[in-house]
Amino acid sequence: MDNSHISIKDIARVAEVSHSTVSRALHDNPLISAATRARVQRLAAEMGYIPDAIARSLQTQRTGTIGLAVTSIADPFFSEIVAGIDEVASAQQLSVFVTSSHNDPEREIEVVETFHRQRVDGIIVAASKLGNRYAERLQRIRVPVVLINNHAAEKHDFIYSVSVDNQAGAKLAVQRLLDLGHRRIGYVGLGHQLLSNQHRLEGYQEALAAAGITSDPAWVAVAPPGLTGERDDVEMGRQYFPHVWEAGVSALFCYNDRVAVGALMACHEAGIAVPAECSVVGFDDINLAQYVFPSLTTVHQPRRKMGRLAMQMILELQAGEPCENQTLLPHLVVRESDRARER
Amino acid sequence: MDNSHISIKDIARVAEVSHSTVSRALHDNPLISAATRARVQRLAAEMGYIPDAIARSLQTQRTGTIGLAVTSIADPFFSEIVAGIDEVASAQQLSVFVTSSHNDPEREIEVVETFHRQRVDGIIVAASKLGNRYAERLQRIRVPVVLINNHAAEKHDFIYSVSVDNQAGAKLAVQRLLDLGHRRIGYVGLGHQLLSNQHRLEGYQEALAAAGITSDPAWVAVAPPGLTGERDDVEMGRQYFPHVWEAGVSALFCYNDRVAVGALMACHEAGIAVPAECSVVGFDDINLAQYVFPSLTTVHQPRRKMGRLAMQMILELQAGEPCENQTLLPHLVVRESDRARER
DNA sequence: TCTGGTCATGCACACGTGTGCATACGCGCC
DNA sequence: GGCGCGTATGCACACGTGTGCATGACCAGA
Repeated sequence: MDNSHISIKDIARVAEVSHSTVSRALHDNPLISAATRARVQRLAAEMGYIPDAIARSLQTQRTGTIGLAVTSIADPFFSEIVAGIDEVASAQQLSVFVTSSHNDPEREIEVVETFHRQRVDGIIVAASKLGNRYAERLQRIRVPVVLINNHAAEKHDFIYSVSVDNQAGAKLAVQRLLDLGHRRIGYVGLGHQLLSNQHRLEGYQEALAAAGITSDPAWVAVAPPGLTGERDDVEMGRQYFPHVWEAGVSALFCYNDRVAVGALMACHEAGIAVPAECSVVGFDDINLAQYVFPSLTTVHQPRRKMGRLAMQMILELQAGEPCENQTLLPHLVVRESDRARER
Repeated sequence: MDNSHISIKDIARVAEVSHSTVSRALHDNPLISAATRARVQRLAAEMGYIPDAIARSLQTQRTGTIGLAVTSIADPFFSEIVAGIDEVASAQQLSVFVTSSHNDPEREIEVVETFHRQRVDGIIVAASKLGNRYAERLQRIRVPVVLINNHAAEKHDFIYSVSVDNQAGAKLAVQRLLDLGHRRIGYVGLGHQLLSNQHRLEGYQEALAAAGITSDPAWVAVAPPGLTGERDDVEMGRQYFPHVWEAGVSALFCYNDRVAVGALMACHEAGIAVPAECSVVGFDDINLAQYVFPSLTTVHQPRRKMGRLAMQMILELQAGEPCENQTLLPHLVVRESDRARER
């Protein structure tokens, strides 16, 4: 039938009116008489008219698109966040460009530039090491920017953020172990520069201090920086667990669930029973946590909610409404990997 | 400095040339003298010019965007595919719209219409129940379409696909168990209408038949249709494992890894040792498979590769090159959940 | 019949970029 | 000096949609 996309001009020709009339009729503009409005709308439906978002964007200077940059698409941690964002974006008829930056600063700059070229109406960046290196570039786009679990030290007044309170989460985990009667509680962390690492360690230390326990440095193992990725995290937990175990801990708090899973594997290999001989608590509550054996007690991050919230903040900012940074409180999910200290 | 985006007109004003000259200079058009070309390019860089992809798209009728629909973004199975697509798309300077359809036909139509509105240059659909209901709509967009692991029965000549050979994969799994000496081998499947379910069951049956084993219907449990999702799959495996176990099997092949994990949980609860008393083999090789206990022997689907391949097919189709449907052969990953039959 | 007013529609331009065609300039040659 | 030619540039239009303003039609009231 139609060998290409049909435009309002095509409709105008058939309806024997001008394209302006068609445009107005399709927008229910009251200037147009009810009769022609109905006729045009019927014709548009019959001809299978689908508006050209490109042309509309050029005119209205709004694209109805959002740019979403994430360190790794394949990481299940982020995909929950993406799902949350997609959820509210779809409900608002917004399209989302998703791409991953691989934690590579150069790539991150490319991504931002691509978003700029595409004239997105908003940008969400999840867990990048975003520094002030290209804050200026972001500012140039003059578009709402929301960071999720931003780990950069510097804050800029035109950039908003949604994050989880890592310190409070760590305290929750350690407090749980204290409540179970544990006194010698270890921590296995990662060595990267992310603030989350630092905050969780601080939460661990403060919770111990608040309980009147002087923490032994030998209880804490932090892997050297450099490595990153799913496999690496698990491997780190596996490798560094023995260090703290030899220091005589009866319970362990890990930077994240993957490190905890690594610790569980190390326990299994060494014949240490979990939770009978050693309790293990993780952080994040990734899906994996409920399927490993024993299933992992962990601090739940409301990832989907964070995604939704970030997207909602973009909408508010677009509407010119005032907006505040959000810090969410995580909660504890108790499963099978922790138990009261015996005797 | 600049309170808005700067255009080639702005550059033209400063350089005291026409916007056409700027446009040509930036494209290294030989019509422009070397002197002005250099001057314009320097100016563009200084002023921080970033071309407007929207305006360019309107003119060139190419957007440089791809629409990607996936049943569930949060599902780690798909996120690997998305990562593969993103990998080659980014390398080609293409932007990808990602959205999820939740296996809802109505939502799928919305998604396709949105892609049409955005005038994407290609569409990739991962694992939808895509029927001929909107094949016509797809055709109207007149854009390359590639389906990944398409489970719909009908094929259309203008729609291409990348998929894994489910039957061959199932045979691989069952053959492995046969090689280990097992004779009574069960299957736990799902009840949805997807072809993959049917094909894996057929592969299972054919492998048994080829080994001269008359399969007992009691060895096969297929959950009723209706449910879907990550949790449900695991729950199905957990619930239906006892059925086949009571039929006296010594080994089990599962529709996918999640079902297999459910079976592992059921074994653990019932005190059945894996793999000593019962071998379990899954399908997909999701990340979870390597972290459960015991780690799962399974059929690996090259998900990232499938994503890359699909995107490359889009590129070839855009270039007008001929293109063939791809069927990939999966391979077996042996871990700890299977063992030779005792005695 | 003329005037003033309301209502429906079209004209023309805008958004930012790309491009066919005309044009202006410079230069060499007869 | 005029002609022809090649080179560099600008004009004008196109892409599809939205919108301010002018215009035309129609009608009521004086």
